[in-house]
Amino acid sequence: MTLALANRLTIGETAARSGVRTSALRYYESLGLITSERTAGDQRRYARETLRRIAVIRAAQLLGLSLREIRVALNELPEARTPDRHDWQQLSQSWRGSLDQRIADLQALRDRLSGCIGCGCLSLESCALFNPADRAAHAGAGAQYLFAEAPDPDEERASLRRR
Amino acid sequence: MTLALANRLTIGETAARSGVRTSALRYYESLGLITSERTAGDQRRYARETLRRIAVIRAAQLLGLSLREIRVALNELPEARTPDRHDWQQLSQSWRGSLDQRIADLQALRDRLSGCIGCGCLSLESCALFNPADRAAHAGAGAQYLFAEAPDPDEERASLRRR
DNA sequence: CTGAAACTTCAAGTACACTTGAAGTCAAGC
DNA sequence: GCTTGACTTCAAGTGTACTTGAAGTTTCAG
Repeated sequence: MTLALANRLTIGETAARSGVRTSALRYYESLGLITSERTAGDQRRYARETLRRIAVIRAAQLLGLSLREIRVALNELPEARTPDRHDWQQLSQSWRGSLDQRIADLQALRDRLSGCIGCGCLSLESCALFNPADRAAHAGAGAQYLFAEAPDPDEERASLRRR
Repeated sequence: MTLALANRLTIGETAARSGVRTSALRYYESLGLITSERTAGDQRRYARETLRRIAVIRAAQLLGLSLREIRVALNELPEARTPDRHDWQQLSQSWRGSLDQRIADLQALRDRLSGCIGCGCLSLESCALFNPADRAAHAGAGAQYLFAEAPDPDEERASLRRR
């Protein structure tokens, strides 16, 4: 594996260094998440900086963001110039919020789970998990009524979920 | 919406009370995640207990488990009898572990992100994120080299990812 | 008993994030 | 200058988790 023009990486080199397969890199490029220059023979050459961009993409995926959402976020980076430290900081700071939120959600779920372990909620309505207010979980319907029966004896129309 | 035989819920009632669409309930049933009895006219009737089961399924999805994994976990519940409190406790306890793990992973990611905000790692190798040991992230390739360049000047074969 | 809402099955469609394969072109070490 | 590995495009396939639609049946309030 030879280095192409200094600071220009082939797709194979980029894949090896980022841990992302070439097919995925082409896919990301087709979605506009990354860009490349082309050689005379139409082969891709990535700037070294693209490695950072790919790392950010993978990190954001770990946060649960879709590629579409990630693209939107990346598009807020200045297009005219190479993003500098401040730009990346803004990006990571904005994701920090949703990360905190997800952590809080999971901790709440964990606490409900833990609470349930001792509460005998199998058949009673005193269980903390019985709380209908919990239904505003972040992803779709979420874990409403975890380990509990339905909240309202009857007529319960369950607002239509929306993804 | 009328109640069928006491303690037997129609698919519509079950959907309303669980917040899961009827199509999803049929899908879950096709995968063996839930079961139903049938009326003379071949309509499904779910036991009330199924509501708990559905809640557990949604909670487990929130934990990031696939339906396949959830089915495996649910299959460890006793089939002969209605699962009792102890059974559910075991299940929730086993998931508690992976929940803790996920929270820890996300917190680590958040901390790396936070650390990066102030470190100027855009071009240097002193950044905490530069640590190749980070590569053992939990989902696939993960956020290796977050905000950092590649670790080894050359030859870096990046073990093939496996989902 | 009737009519409308709720149910049935089955096939196909959707969205996401990629991967695979075919058929052909490019780059570079010898 | 040739051969081989890396690259190119494009279409189709994969797996997960459902949803949608068509065509027909059941249930139950009135």
